[in-house]
Amino acid sequence: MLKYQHIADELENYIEENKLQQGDKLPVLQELMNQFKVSKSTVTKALELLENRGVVFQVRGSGIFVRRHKRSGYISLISNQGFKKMLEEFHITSKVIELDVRKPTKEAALNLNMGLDEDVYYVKRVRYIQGQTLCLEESYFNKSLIPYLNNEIITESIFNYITNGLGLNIGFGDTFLHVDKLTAEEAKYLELTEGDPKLYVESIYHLTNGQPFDFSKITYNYVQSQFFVQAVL
Amino acid sequence: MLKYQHIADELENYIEENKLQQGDKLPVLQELMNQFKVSKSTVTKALELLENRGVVFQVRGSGIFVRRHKRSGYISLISNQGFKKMLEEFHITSKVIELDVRKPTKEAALNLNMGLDEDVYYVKRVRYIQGQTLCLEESYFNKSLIPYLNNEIITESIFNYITNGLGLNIGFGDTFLHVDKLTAEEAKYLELTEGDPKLYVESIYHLTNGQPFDFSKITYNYVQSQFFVQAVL
DNA sequence: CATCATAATTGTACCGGTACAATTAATCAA
DNA sequence: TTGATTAATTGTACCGGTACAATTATGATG
Repeated sequence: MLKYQHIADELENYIEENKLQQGDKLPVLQELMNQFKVSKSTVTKALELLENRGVVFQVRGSGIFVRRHKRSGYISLISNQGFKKMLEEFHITSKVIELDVRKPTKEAALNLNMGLDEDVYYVKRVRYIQGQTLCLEESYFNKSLIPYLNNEIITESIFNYITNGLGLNIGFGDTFLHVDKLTAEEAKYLELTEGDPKLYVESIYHLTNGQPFDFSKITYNYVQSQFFVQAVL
Repeated sequence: MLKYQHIADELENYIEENKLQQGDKLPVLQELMNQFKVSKSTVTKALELLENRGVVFQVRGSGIFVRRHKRSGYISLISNQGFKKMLEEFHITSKVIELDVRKPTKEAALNLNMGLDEDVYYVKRVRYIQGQTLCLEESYFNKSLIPYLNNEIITESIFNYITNGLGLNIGFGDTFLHVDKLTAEEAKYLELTEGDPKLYVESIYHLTNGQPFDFSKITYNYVQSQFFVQAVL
């Protein structure tokens, strides 16, 4: 684990464990340098990361302060870390409806940058939060990059498997979303009524070398889902 | 203007003007250093910024590549820069419905971290995109920070006025969103039907010193609005 | 001509430093 | 006590450097 990532995680835990509130001050840069025995630039990099995650903000001449608005129950649209924490914090379970190897749709092939004759793993599942349906999720994984998947891996954490099991490096993701009305089929899965609102999210995740490996389409139950993002100004 | 910001903007323009496609390679770090006559860390910082904006991705040992999926018409949820570009690129106009000084609601006071007896500027307006209604927007500005507003400033760019006119430094924003059904009143403004889907977005913008100055609630017309965000992994 | 080892390229982590801007604390005058 | 001035604190921009990991190019080998 990289030093600056480790420091960022430590600080985030520190904030959480000590239940620091918005505006509370963290130790100054110099002190953090001493504490972690690293150079200034390493601490700075850790703090930049926390700024992008929306955890702290820094004020020149004043200090480092806690941000975290802590509207609990909100799902972070920008960090997969956040999603993983959600899974733990709340009772999010999932049921796999379909799992097989197949040829990609034109749309999937385009987004995964692969040929129509190549193979993908197709996964369709429903996620539940505290007994209620949270979302309906369809994913396409490039099989030449993710050669094997099974029910257990999916139920645990696919991203964790890709990183630790396969030794691949996940780099970045593009997420597109819009609002629409539920189709009859979607409504059935989400236990809602046709025409009800939905949040539809498409995500394309890439390895650090830029190769897309996962194209996912998620339809959220509007009753159960609240999101947040950080504005970069 | 800071060097690294300038370099980031230059590179973004370069990509746009030369119509570089996804995967196209940019000059290597060393070359950018020579070209802009700055140190490595400055170029690196500029590239980090572009990575967070979702414009490029970097591959160790290989180079710097263009990302930009360019699904045109999508509004960036994370960068106000992006919103400003939208205003220019498309024909986004707005009509001010209300503009006055008043006391904040409890909700606004809480989010703006101010007393119920202090003053806010309240702005209610509808935005149009290519003739269609895009959204209904209610904003509260802390009057002790933004002492004066008028119709012209609002129609132009408030953020630009705050930065250049008032000399304040905008730092960061928190954005919360969920999906719901339109109320009768909202439907009237958006020229839709009660019960139709809406994307509801709350944003709180802060100065660099952490003080919130703007609390805005936006209700989007689901037909006209598509969004994207970058996942930070 | 394919394969494998090796070298060159290229970005990232991390160090340590100077200058400076914004804030806060200390000092002093009225 | 107040208000202005000065000094100390604290984070940010920018420089230049070393080491290294991942990729790509090279060249030797069969």
